[in-house]
Amino acid sequence: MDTTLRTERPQSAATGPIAGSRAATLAELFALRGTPCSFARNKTIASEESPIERVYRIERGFVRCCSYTEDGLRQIFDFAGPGDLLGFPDLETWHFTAEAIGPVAARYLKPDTLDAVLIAEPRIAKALRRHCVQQFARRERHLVWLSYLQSDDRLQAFLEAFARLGETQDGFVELPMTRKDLGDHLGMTLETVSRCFGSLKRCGRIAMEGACRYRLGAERSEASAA
Amino acid sequence: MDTTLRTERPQSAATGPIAGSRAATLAELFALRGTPCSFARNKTIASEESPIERVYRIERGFVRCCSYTEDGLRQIFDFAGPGDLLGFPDLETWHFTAEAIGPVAARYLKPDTLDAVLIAEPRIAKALRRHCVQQFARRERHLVWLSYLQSDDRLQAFLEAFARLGETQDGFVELPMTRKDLGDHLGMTLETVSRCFGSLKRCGRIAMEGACRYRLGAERSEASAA
DNA sequence: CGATTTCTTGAAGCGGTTCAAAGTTGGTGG
DNA sequence: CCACCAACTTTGAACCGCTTCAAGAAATCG
Repeated sequence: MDTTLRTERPQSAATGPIAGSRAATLAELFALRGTPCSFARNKTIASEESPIERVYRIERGFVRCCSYTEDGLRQIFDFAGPGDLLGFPDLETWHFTAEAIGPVAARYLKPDTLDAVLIAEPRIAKALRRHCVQQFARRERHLVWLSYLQSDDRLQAFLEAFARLGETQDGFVELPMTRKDLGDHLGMTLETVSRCFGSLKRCGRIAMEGACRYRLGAERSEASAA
Repeated sequence: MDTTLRTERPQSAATGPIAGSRAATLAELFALRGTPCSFARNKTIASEESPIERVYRIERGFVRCCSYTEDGLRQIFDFAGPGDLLGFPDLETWHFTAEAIGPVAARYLKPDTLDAVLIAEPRIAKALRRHCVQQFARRERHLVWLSYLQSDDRLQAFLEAFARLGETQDGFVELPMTRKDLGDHLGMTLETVSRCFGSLKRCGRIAMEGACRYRLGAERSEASAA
């Protein structure tokens, strides 16, 4: 029900269980045995239907998890960020396409490696099951948004959920994705997304700084214009 | 990507691996060690947010997996049928409500029991992970329906998917749920669902027998009325 | 600096909702 | 067996929110 499906963020390096060669959490496992890699803006990290040869954990940047219909429409299921996992060791093929929104840094493991760890280390196996089912719950929340919220509230629900993982020091959150991306995520056109930003601003439900930085709640710095 | 997330249906009882006390599949495990139980029409099997004390496998009947918003609206995520699992051993609480649409027969295991099996029997652990991730893919398919299909096609997509698990000898499929249930699943009102049945019938995309039995494709028995 | 991409805003049209009423089905009891 | 009732389904007409198409503004990049 909550959005904290990211595995723990701050992982204070070499102290603690990492000292031994046996990792106890997914974060440790990738830090210890993962191979670093990176992707440029708009590069495809994995394609729907292609075999899963690597399971990634994102370290920096954001990724679009999406699917294309035969007529070229795109449904974005999720924006994955630092700490998120991409791919499951038990599936043969990717069930979505993953694309780097901006520059992305990640680490990966081979499914075979992960498989072996899952048998040897029940805590990791459990963590992976929980990760999977939490992603699952996230999709269900998304379904509720699409069914029962109108565009304004849909955008606000997204902004509230996203704020929990992108916040900066001054309370503003940076959006890495375009209006089109948001539209493809929220089931509306980019024009409607833009209009919704306008109306949320006008109602004082958010404050904006340029097109890509927002803060929740009524504006505090600027005069509350009617 | 496909809809066969049901675990294998025909489970020819006591022959094969069942003879030993060690089950190799989820179906066997529930057959061997599950406790039978049943629910009357419209009874709640599990409530959102309540602790998961049993993990069910449905044997007969259909179940609504849904969530209620604070203003009483209902989103049905899935209609679970024979062979489907309800609940995950690794979560503390149900992330949806499960209600019997008609009479339901099931078997259940305690999460602790299942947990122990998962450690002892990697094949079952893998099967459970696959089950979870397949349900997951199902939610994603559902998201695509809601975002990009209009009502007619949305209903047809559902009817096609549902046909794979409810078929009867004469090619007709029986719908256990009401128009309201369908509407709450497909993100439309019950009136729109009814109108869509009408238009699919008129276009010859389905044939109906009463309000609750349908067959895909153009009608063969009746004259193809313009 | 111009060129390209992204974002914003406007006006017309359509699909689905809402509200209302009539038709259908199945179950219960006289 | 039929009358009645409740629940469900179908159909109609007016209305509203979002899309579509179009043009202009702002930001980004070589």
